[in-house]
Amino acid sequence: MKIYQLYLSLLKKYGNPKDFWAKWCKRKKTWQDKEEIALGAILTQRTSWQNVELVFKNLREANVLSIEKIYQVGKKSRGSLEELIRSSGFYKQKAQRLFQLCKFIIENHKSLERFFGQNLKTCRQQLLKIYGIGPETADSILLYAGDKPIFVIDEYTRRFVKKHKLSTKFSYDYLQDLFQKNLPRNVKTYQDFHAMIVLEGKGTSWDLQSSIEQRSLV
DNA sequence: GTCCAGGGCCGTT
DNA sequence: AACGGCCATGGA
Repeated sequence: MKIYQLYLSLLKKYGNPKDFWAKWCKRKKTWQDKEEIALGAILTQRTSWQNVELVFKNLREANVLSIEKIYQVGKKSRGSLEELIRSSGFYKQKAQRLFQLCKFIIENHKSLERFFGQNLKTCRQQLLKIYGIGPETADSILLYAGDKPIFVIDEYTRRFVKKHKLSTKFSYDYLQDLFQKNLPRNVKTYQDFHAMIVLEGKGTSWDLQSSIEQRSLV
């Protein structure tokens, strides 16, 4: 009950749903965008988005900013993949995690698009089997890259729950269920609400330029 | 120099 | 189930 009211009040604060996501996204997400979002979900684990941007810059300059290309680089030389993503921190594990994700997508599904052609539950189970991808990373990929209806619980969401005293329990599954039970099961609602929770948590005033650049941050 | 940032995994209680 | 240590960089 209360959750939905909070969602409405955030919409009021940040703008109506129609132009809210347009500001984040400006144009329709391409498959290239979606691949970046999926890769970013791993790169941003416990790391500032600023550091992740440095990685994207490297990958772009090296012309390897895609799942297929990362797979090829990782297969050929794990060391060079590590160097490319160094600035994201925890770079050895993250190189491993990125490679495992790309390998899984390419070898088992050929492309991210085909992977997402499966149903939500199947996609989620497969992502969670990849070493280094836990519930938050998996759900970020599903919601923001796959446009699948699953609510993301992260540190910002937990702070939001505490701030508004929405629960005394904070386990991932419990909170995810709590949000999903109190919201219409709708991709856009989940994306907008979570994105606005993050904005609230950052105390960031609306900054169009950086949100376009950071399109894949959420 | 110190602190912190959208996790996840592992070992210990 | 809960908690601490670990992984590592760059910017404030």
